[in-house]
Amino acid sequence: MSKIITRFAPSPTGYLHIGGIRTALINHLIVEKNKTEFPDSKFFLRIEDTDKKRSKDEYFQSIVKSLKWLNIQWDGNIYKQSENINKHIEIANELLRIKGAYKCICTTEELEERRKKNLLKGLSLKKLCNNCEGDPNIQKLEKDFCIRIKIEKSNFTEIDDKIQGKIKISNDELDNFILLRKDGTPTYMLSVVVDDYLMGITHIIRGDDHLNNAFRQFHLYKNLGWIVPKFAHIPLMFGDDGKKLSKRHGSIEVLDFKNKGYLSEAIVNYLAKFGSSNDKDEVLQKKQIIYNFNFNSIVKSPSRFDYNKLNFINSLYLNEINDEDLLRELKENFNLKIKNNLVDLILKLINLYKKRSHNIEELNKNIKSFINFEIAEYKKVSSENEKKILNQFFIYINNENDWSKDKIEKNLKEFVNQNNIKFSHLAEPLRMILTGSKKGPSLSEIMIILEKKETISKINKFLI
RNA sequence: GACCCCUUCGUCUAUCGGUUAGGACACCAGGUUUUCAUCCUGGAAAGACGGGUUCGAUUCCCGUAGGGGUCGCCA
Repeated sequence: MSKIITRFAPSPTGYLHIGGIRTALINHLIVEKNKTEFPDSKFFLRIEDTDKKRSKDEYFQSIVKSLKWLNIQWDGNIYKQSENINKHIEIANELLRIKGAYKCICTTEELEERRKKNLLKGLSLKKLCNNCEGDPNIQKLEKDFCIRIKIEKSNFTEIDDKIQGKIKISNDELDNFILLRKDGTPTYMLSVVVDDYLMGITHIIRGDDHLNNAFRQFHLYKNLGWIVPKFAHIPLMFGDDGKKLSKRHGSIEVLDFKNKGYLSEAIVNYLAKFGSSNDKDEVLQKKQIIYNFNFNSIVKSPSRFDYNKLNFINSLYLNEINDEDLLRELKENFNLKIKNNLVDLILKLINLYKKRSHNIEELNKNIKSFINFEIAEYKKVSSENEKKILNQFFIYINNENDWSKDKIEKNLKEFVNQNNIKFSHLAEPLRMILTGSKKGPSLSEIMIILEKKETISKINKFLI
């Protein structure tokens, strides 16, 4: 082992989603782990912004913000692929010079034609340009050509992927992919390899969808006489229905999770466990996650995103956050507006409700429904029996001056016993008018928080 | 269609030829809380299919099926 240099290289053509950030996390973790032994290991962030039409600044911002939110810190400055285009072009020409590439004048239409023909005949759709390479006249051209890579035909290419294992394919499966377009701009395939080389990347860790590219890029390294880096292709993440992650699975963009009130640490924890057998423990500190990271524990098959599990993890973390921090979060990011005289009450509610909320959005909903509950509206739909019970309870509790937890509980119990009703017959309507929901914290806890005055007042509002 | 990858409870996974196939989430039941939740205890729940190899296969091999990825002068 020696130092490890990795990169996360998203293109800013869409918001960063949860599957993408998993890739970033893995890149980050392997480097963090390696840093303990080799401090000059690095994790770089490179933005692949060569497709100017589709690249947008807001997507770039989303990438940066997402990484920062999850505390996936990269080393050094952010690289932008577009800034290095001249170097890419230079390498393409160099490749031409050393006969690792050739000029091609096939038009898109011609290629499309051949592709169709081959498809009908059941032939390979690769290596559609067959004649240009051997044509001296074409190779002498000064303009109006694109540059394609030369790949030796009858042979095999083998890659020893850190996750996928050894994979061998026939070179017939490889096309003479384009390095430099007719307009002189470099393609992704060229830019990636050149940048990775220049940045000294030792491990290319990325999504499974790039596995096929690895074989092609392999030859670019070879033709240039560069050392081929190690590859690790991570299986893709699917939605809960086993289909490719998309909008219809709900929140899949990283920042959606932030907006819903999932916690950074919980997401990292979930992602670290996702599709891997790293650790038997469910709840992991970042230190443990780093320490335990291992390519071997990443499962080769794609796995599904599971909100149940995320919710479970997130509620554990949520419960650990102190009430003041949560209040600030609710006010700043969840549009919770409260009057100053209610701050103490809200803090107590947060304490009560954070235990039973999966995320901050849910906590917010609970608190808002508590505050905004319209007792008068509920009165319209409540049953006569509920009114009768609450009326009796009002009379029963109105003169009570001992508002301690023990006494409240004793009173609640005695009341139902005296009236010979089930506890839930009192609990549900009472909790409803006190909290705005039939389900929620225990009655005695709420009554203590509300104190006698507010408790009586709410019941009274319902009765009059 | 071609090439490559994958396939254990509903979901995420353990098992590196011999296990009552284990755990976690979710679910269900019981207990605690005369209340929702937590918590505790328990339960149901899996080797895609078919062939080999072997004393023995979830594990190794082959095939079939299913799923996924890739096949651009996009990245």
